[in-house]
Amino acid sequence: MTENAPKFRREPAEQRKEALILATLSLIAEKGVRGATVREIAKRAEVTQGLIRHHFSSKEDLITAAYEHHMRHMTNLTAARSATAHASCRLRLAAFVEAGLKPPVLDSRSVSLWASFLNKVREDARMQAIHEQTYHDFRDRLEVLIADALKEAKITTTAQHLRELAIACNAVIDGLWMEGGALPGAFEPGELPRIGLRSVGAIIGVELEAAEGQT
Amino acid sequence: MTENAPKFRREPAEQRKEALILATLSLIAEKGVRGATVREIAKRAEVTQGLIRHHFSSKEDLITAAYEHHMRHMTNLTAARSATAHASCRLRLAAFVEAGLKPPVLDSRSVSLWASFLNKVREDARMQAIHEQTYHDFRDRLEVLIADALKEAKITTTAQHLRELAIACNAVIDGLWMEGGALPGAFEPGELPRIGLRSVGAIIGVELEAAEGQT
DNA sequence: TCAGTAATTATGCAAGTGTATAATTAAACG
DNA sequence: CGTTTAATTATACACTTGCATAATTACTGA
Repeated sequence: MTENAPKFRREPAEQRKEALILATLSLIAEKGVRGATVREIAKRAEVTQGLIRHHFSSKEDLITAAYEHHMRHMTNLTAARSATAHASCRLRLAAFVEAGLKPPVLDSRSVSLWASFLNKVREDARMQAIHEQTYHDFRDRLEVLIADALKEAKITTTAQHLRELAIACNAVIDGLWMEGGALPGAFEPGELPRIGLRSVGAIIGVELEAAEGQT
Repeated sequence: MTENAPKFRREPAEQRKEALILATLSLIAEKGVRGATVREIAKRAEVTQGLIRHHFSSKEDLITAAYEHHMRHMTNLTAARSATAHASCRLRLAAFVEAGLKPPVLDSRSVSLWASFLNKVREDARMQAIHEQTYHDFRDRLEVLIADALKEAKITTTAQHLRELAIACNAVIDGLWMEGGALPGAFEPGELPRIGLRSVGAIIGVELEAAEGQT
């Protein structure tokens, strides 16, 4: 008879874990947290639901892991662009701001994903820790870029003032990112990066221009 | 025997509806959308769950009504402060910015409430309409205040530029509001309003100071 | 005072939820 | 090739969910 057609494939734990995390993220982005049930996640990852419990001690665990994965991904995506060599510190900062306000970082799905997670932040302590950490990580990178740009422009400042500038610029980026993601179509293409650059520039007192060579 | 102790009280429809909406909002703020089940809502409103279906055609209907109620409330709360007579347009704008970054508008519960709703915005068309409307309503009020402040400072501008200023300032306020609500304790008291005023001032090119006479 | 009516309760159900547990089975190893 | 082990499936259970339906009950107006 027809015999050894293997009924499933065994994957290394880390690989399967990531597959489950990715399935979770895409599902939350599509249907919200409510739509991300263990059964749906399993179906999307093409496994049976029991496997989730085998790799994660609970669904909450999977959600937490997915959150961490997503936030890390977003920060990396934004920072990567500014890490590529630029002529000046000013351009590096500009690239950072721009990257955060264009796809793939600025994306309707990412925003609703982020909003979905935010609810759980107040309930779960681990979620709160991740949130706090990723927020500060992002803001600290921004602060370094701002400090460099100011030094380059020969503007002196205090630590306290620098902190406030970082908070403000972070808020601009976050706010524009959110609105752009929550209301796609309400802004013309290229409008948000342009506004972001002008605003951040105005706040820190250094005129910023688009970092050329990016699509 | 002990007789006519009425087993429940009949309330006018509008009043009971609002009571149910308020119960829903407080519940979502506390436990997230997930925790806002019909049974819990009914318990908090001190009625039985069947009543919800009697006043709202579905739970989705109740959620939508609660969203509209909340957003309207937030916008009014922010705008109210700037509507009270101020010496100058600059002060009116300052009061608007400040009000959005202090309690009761800036509040951990409000932020998570807002985040909870945001997920539903992509699924439900009515939710999306409400979101769009409240966003533009808020931004339009801001734009008027900015326009007045600029005129007062004898700064001329174009409609396009004015639009972009409003978007930027809105983003600053939203961003700071979000971060302050999501990370209570990460900012010193009074820090966010101060940063908000400086940033909005820097963006539009008009120095703003705290509108005195507010607690 | 006494029906009439709409608000409210009481009860139940079908579907979906996360999770536990035992039975399979693919792969690694000697 | 046979054994072992962990990945994976299969099945079931207890619980919650939103919703429907029928039975009560407080209020109103003639």
